Amino acid sequence: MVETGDRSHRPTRDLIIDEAILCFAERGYEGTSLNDIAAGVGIRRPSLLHHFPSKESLYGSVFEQILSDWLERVSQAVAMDGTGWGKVELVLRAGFALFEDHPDYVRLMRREALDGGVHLGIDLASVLKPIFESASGYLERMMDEGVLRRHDPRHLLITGYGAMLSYFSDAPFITGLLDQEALTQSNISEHREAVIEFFRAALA
Amino acid sequence: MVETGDRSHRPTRDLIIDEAILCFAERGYEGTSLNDIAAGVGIRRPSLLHHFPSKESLYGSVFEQILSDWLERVSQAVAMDGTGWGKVELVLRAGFALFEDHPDYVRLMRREALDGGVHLGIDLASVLKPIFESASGYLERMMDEGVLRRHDPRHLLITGYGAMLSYFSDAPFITGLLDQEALTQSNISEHREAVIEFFRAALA
DNA sequence: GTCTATACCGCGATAGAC
DNA sequence: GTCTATCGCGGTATAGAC
Repeated sequence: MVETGDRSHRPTRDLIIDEAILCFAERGYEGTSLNDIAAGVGIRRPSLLHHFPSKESLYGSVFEQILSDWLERVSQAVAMDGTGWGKVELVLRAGFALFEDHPDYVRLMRREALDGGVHLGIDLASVLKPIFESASGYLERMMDEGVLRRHDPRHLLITGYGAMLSYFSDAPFITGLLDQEALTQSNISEHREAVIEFFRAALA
Repeated sequence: MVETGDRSHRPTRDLIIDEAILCFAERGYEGTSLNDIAAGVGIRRPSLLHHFPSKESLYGSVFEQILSDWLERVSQAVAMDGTGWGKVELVLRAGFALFEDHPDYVRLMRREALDGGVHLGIDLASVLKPIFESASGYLERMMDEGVLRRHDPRHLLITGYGAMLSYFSDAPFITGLLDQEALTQSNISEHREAVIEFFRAALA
């Protein structure tokens, strides 16, 4: 059996996944050793391999966890009320909120996009494609109705995805450019409003 | 001595750097072994270490090479004629041309931004900061003059940087999203025009 | 300048005791 | 579920022959 529900210590398997997310996001797949992860949890490497048969399987479980969190938030955001620019703004804000809560997710996704899914059994693009297509279709309808200014919806989505993710994924670099910590609440907020204002100017 | 200038085979040192750029861009610092690079050049690992004392020093030389190429192109682009939106468009097009010529540079830079410069002696942000500040100052003047629409110039630059780099750095992922090879000349061109049109709508 | 040979270390993974 | 011990592999780096 699992927990009796008494105290705050979660199952070891979950602790391993949490620590793995941190390590993989910080140093990448190749840069992370199972020793690093095990040490973060406070166990030895063989004990970790009792819960996950291999490094690859742990990496896969990490992405299962992240994608399920991610898709839940996305479907919430898509289900919100609104039309035209108002809805686009809601989705942008929901995206920023998700990234602000989990900057490590963003770095992991970016690393995976860079690597092209070499370490992962699944193909990230094929998982996210339905969302991409449905968002593209929505934008297209809004543009047809004249509610949003005309752009190529697919390239618009890719542009927006790049603009939003980069601030979080490249946070160490951007901290250096701005001369102040990128991931403070106030700086994230400042960037969020700037991006939204920029998109509003182009779309509304 | 070096070459007598007879044939097309460049110095071994340069061949090593070229191959290292390919490998580091494709698989990252940790994911690349000196064996991989040496094999690509057609020599053995110890022979490679005759030219560069360590993996880190080779990595550093790779970035020296890239940054000097990069800065040369940037200064050319900045020196071009034009004012207001016309100049911004020229710089955007110069950026796309550079990235199209060297998609590997983009992936390397992105990896380095993600890692936060752990493997590099120099700080990437501090090298690029003067450019960032001067571009920011230029945009601000244009906005003051009413030639460009008002936005926060620094966040605008970060947004643009993210939007432009991501298409190239995440090419494997975007290929999956679009269901067609991202880095063909025609697809790059399509994305370039979409991004420029989007920025024009927001700025001009 | 390139090679072979080798030293040394950390990695992922397995076996078996507790 | 966690541990110690061990294996085999591949990594960076060095020494010395050609």
